[in-house]
Amino acid sequence: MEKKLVLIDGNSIAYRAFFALPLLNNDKGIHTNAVYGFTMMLNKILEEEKPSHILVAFDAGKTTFRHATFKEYKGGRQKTPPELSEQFPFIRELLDAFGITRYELPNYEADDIIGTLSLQAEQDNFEIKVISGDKDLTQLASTATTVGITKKGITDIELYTPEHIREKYGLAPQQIIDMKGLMGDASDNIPGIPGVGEKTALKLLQQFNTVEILLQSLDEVSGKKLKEKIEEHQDLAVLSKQLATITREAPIEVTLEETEYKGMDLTKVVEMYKDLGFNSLLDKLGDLADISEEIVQEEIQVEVVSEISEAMFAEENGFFLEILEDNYHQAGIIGMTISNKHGQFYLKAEQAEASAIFKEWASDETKKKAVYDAKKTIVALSKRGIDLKGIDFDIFLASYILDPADAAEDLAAIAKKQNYSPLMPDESFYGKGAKRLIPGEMELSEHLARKAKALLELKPIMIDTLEQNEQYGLLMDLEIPLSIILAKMETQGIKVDVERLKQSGKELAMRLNEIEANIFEAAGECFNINSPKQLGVILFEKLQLPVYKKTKTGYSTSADVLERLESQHEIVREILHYRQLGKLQSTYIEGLLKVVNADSDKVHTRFNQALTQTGRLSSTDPNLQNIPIRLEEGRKIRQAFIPSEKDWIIFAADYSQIELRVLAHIANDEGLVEAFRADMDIHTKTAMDVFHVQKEEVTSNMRRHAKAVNFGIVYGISDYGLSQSLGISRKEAAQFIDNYLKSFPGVQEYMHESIHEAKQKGYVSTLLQRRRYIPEITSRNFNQRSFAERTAMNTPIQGSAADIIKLAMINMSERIEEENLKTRMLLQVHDELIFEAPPEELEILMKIVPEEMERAIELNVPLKVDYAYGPTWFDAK
DNA sequence: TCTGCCACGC
DNA sequence: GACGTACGTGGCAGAC
Repeated sequence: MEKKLVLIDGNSIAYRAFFALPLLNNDKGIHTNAVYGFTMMLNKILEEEKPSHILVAFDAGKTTFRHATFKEYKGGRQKTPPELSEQFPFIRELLDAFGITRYELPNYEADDIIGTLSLQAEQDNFEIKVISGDKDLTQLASTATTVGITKKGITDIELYTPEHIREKYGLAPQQIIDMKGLMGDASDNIPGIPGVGEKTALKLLQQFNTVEILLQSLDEVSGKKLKEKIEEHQDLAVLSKQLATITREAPIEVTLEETEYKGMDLTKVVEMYKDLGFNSLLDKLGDLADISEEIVQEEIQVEVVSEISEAMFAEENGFFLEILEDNYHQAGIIGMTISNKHGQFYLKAEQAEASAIFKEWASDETKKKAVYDAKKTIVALSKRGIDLKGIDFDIFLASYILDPADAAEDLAAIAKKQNYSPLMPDESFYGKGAKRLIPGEMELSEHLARKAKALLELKPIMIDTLEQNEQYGLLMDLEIPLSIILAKMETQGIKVDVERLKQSGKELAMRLNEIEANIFEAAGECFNINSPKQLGVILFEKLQLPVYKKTKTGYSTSADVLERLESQHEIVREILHYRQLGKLQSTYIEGLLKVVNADSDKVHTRFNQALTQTGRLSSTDPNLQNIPIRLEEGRKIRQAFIPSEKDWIIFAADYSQIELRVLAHIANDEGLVEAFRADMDIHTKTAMDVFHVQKEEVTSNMRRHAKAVNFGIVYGISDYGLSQSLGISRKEAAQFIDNYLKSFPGVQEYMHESIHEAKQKGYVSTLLQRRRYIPEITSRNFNQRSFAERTAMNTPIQGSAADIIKLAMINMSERIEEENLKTRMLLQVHDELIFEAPPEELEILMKIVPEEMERAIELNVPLKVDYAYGPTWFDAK
């Protein structure tokens, strides 16, 4: 077997990790960011390098042999922050658990240990990889030794081979030392020759190769000043070179044999991860080694029901329904369990379906059920003719409301978070992916019984927290009622004109063929246009178009780049067109056809009610919230969405500027409030204020800019984002935002308050008490903090708007019942509601839909709703 | 099976 | 001074 030694500069990596990551805490208040980063890096190295031998070297103590020659060595360095020092013991412990040899040697630095071992290993025919954050180490590069230096972050590593060093600096690895000798190194307080920087040092070394040769050939140095400087500071150059030189003969006591890597002690690593709160790493470990933590579950009694009887039911029940497939619309029910004061009961869907007693209980509003995912439960049962009522709690939604960041995958994770007795995660119980297996009835009934029991028992615990947070109403009066409405919408589905889609598909295919032919001709060869990699080669290598932007894997071929290239080559236009049509074809024609129910010609999306961080819904299988509208070509897709009954119409109503109205209200900004009260065009108004002009003087370009700024405010984009969308410089964009905030001082103040609130409470809230926690608000990492600040400003706006339309949906649904309408609500697309209705109800809809939407909540500005209708979704514009 | 790129909506 | 910058879903390519 190939021998491969990895040598890691422990101090350097720990420092890097510490400064690259925000100051994470575990639940015991210990800082863990450096340990976390270190662990990430270790995992990556072990995975990618698969070393046979590995060692982590640390610096020992403050003074080294270098201080003997130069006592100011590394002087002036900032003291290690205590938040970092306290993490070193954990790093050491972690290395022990990983089974990785670590070593430190008094009087020597980690560099010297690495230099010495790498030399020994080279002589022993090892392949060697050195990992550090310190470029000094690159002097060790050789044919056998590659030096990896961390770039931004910690897991991103730049590899220095002798070739790479030559390319980058024009030097051989050993000359790195000479360079340091000449230019010094401020971070280590190595002096170098005063006045000699990187440029001069490189130039000198090109000519003289080493410091020694340079000093012997001083006469040949061009430039009188430079020559004098070098002459004067000869000794400094020699000293500096000496200081920068890594010794390869440190008196180390560790042998190569001792660095052999024999694998980690899993139990210890799991234990450490748990202590440190590294849950994501724990999960990874679980997948990897299939040793998900030992779960000691409580004993549970469960009756596998042979005959359904009244004795199984009570007033208060936990009711769990298991479906394993993602798409619950036509998936099978694995089993159901009920938990109450009489015990736990397991039954099959077929039993429930055939039982009048069960149906009676299910539809009895007074028999309370605590469930996990009400919508899914209702949909699944309604397919089988069972009408579920009396849902008085939903653990899934409750968990989302308590913290939307818990993308609650399963009940076990929620139970854990609530300190409830442990449950087996579904992934461990059933297995995942291709290995998924439903166990026998004995095991299955117990697993499901535990879940039902957990529902019953978690309910009071979570209600408690919800009440403390003043969020109980949000769950009971908003999310749970909405869940029932969404269940209806999903089950109802939307009719699709399949023939029309297929016809469009055929036409598109022909046009795509033509465009493809044009592209191949212009390119002079065939290639896969859908491959950014291949496309990049054609555009930027073969056709030599200028490269404006790169991605980390190659050339960027995104639309904004292509648009800039459009005038330079005819092929670009064709490619853009190809992309546009290709998207329609693959996503909206083929994609949609794939999910149409063949019996009914309907699509049944699923709204995810517990996913987004702002409180919005999302939609999948198919996603009906991103059907094209902006470009006419794509908008035609909407012609395929039709009413499910003959002669009915599609009725669509949308809020006008709901987010900006919400902002006007929350910020209580005088100008903004007045503008909405006067029903002004808000973008024009913004342009007037930002550019200090009269209404008549607002040009279309001013309005466009104002609109983009408003857009930015609503979505919390950065000055960079704004500059991209307007095609202006970042500075100008920042200036725009600044002008905007000066024009709307109320908004300015609101922005400050939001950030302040996030810092103080750790979260921000919407009008209806929805929360979003933003721990990064205190990050020392500029990006993370800026992002957190924008989140703090934007979430109450977007989230409150989401609250409002959810309220409107509930009100509208009630109103439809009250008015005894046949009208059906079909979709919600963030700020609009889409219905299908019989023509005779059109008149009343034009009255009540805007009415219910506009009065969903009372703000200090009016809400405004526009509506439209027609025979297809396309026509409802 | 996973990741990156790209593109659609709000 | 560089960092990499609303939120979602889905399709395709390419590496494993």
